[in-house]
Amino acid sequence: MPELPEVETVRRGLAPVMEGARIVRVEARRPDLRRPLPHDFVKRLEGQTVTGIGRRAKYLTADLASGDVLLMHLGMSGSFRVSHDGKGATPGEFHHPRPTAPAHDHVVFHMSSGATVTFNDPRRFGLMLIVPRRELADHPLMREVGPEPLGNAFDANLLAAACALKKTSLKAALLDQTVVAGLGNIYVCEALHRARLSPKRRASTIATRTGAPNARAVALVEAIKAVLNDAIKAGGSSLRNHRDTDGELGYFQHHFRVYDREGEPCVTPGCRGTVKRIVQNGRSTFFCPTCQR
DNA sequence: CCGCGGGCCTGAGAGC
DNA sequence: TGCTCTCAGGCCCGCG
Repeated sequence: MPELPEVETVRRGLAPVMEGARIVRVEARRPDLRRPLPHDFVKRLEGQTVTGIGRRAKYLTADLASGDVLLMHLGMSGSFRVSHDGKGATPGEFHHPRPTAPAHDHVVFHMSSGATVTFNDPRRFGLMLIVPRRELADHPLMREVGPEPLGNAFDANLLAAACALKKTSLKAALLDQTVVAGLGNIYVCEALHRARLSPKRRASTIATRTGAPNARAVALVEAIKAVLNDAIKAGGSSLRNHRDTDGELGYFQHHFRVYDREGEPCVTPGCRGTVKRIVQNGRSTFFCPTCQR
């Protein structure tokens, strides 16, 4: 489910309750996620202080005092729930866990702060693993990941260079995590619409023969950054709601301009077009054929 | 290198 | 109401 903005929102929700706190106890209720939890998962986490919560692409990272990093991915349906004393983490429950936990609560972290952080993932496409900090960048899951779209290094030069060699559609190129990290089906559709570029266009057409960026590349980078920042802002506002109460982290409502709006009028000012749905690489693409060229 | 199909899983929604 | 079918925001593999 989650793309970069959702994962970043989750990071911001977890940081206040996990950073600086110690993991007192871990429940690995359902170890068979996308890949099985490591055999020493609980042992390597219990007693560890979390020194920081980070994000790389769609991955969350929890830095541990031991030098390990807990690497987490939400897959399609993963979310975190944070609860404080009194809900889900009462002293009584600490010693006698509810026999009937909510469905799909696969991993539970009991923090020294009194907070309980629960990972819920119905489809179990999510994943958790533990990697020594110094091996993280070279880990197979991280090694090929491209630039962070909100980082300063990500600009039209970089995107054009990455797309210049590609023979795919622009849509497929943006979904390719080695080209740019963290975009998924929704935000690719949204960014292309903002940039008024057709998802069917060849990726290499945002670069000149020499691989230098053209005006399309500039517009696209601008659109990507804008749509992600807007979405993070919307997620951030939804975060405020669960400061004091229980919070669901992993999904927030956001208004999309084209995604899932098939047949509805295009919202581009002055455009009289209608949003269309097509299938590219087996996935839905929503775009306006009138203003996206 | 590329697109495609299939697979991993469960749940929501549409249609009958 | 309940059944069946399709589809879903991610990612990986093997095939041609």
